[in-house]
Amino acid sequence: MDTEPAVDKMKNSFSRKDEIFKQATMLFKKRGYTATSVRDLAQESGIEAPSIYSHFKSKEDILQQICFGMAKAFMTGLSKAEKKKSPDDKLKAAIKAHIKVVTGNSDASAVMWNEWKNLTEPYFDDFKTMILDYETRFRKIIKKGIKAGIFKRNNPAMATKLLLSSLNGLAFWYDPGKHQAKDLNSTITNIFFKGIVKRKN
Amino acid sequence: MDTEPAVDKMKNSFSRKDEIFKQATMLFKKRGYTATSVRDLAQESGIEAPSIYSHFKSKEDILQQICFGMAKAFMTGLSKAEKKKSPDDKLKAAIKAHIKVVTGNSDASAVMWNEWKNLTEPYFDDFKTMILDYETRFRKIIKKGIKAGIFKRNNPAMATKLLLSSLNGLAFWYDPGKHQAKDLNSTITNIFFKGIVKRKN
DNA sequence: CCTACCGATCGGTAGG
DNA sequence: CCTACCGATCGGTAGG
Repeated sequence: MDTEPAVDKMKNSFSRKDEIFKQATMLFKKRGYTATSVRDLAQESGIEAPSIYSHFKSKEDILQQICFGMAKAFMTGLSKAEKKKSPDDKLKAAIKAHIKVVTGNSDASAVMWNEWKNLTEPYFDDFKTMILDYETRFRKIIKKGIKAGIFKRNNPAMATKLLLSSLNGLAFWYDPGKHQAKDLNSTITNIFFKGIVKRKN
Repeated sequence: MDTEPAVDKMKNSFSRKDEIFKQATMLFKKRGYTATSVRDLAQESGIEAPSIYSHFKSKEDILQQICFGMAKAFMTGLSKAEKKKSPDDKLKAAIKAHIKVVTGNSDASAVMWNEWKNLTEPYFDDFKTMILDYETRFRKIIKKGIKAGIFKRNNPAMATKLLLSSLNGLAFWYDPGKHQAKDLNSTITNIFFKGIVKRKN
């Protein structure tokens, strides 16, 4: 029997796909991509395993959507930040944008970071190119800041790695019920910009 | 025929186990623990799959040795650092010790960090307890530094997470042919203690 | 350290 | 979205 209106079927179909995607993101984070089976995804979504393939082409398809979806969000945020004038304003805006993406999708951020190595070609290379570009653009901001005399002469490559490690680590400890995005932003920016040691006056 | 002296057999036996352990560490880092099969380990070690079980009780046994071996090294380093008097000297020493362990075993550090979630009970809980203790002790140093008026009044929990994320990220980008442990130590300590922004005089 | 082998589970397909 | 099913591969054991 099929008494549901077409509009409800569409809505159900969308929410079912979203449900699978959400459960997959959570399971990939908790257990890892390889350790999560298609049967696990099905069980958490309340359907049988083969039904997953009505919504996604393959298990990797889901991982691809998580990884490239997040990468795109990070890229968009960085592009806006780069429009600021001074290197320090650019970096502040880039940090803020990055934090916004991570806190808005902490499970997906963690999965992207931990599981992108499971992507097969050509997705693996495409993704790698994107995150290398992201890092290069952060480094470029820091380099310009050094040249402008605003930032200290630290090794820009190391400074970039340290910053991005901290920012990405956020995905693993951020708790929406415990942390405010605003506090995170000010604390991270303050520590990275000015350090934790009190100045002697 | 068995013409080798006993001492050579022993030596070969030891180096074979070490070889498996080394290859496992590299493969677990590159592909992940779950995505690496016992047959993969055997192939890279130049033996057949069932022979792995002459040296290790199970695949997880190898992961356990990686995780707990590294955790012990981190713990030992921190205990020594805690003997310093002032909070800033303690933190400097703790950072230095952590960097030393990571740079000395970057593959194993990365595996520990990314794969410990694959440990089964009771190892999972034991390990979790250890790293929570490690973090708590770092946080305690920072808290004491704030109380002593040496460190700024940042959120100690956040400051600790930021520092440890940076330090653990090291395992993924450290390159022995490219970075000097000494430079890493001074750059990381400088940035975390004093920030990247130049002081205006 | 090897050959031979096992039950369980994997991602995915056929057909409705 | 389901039932029925498949070939491949998994971690691991028996026995030498």
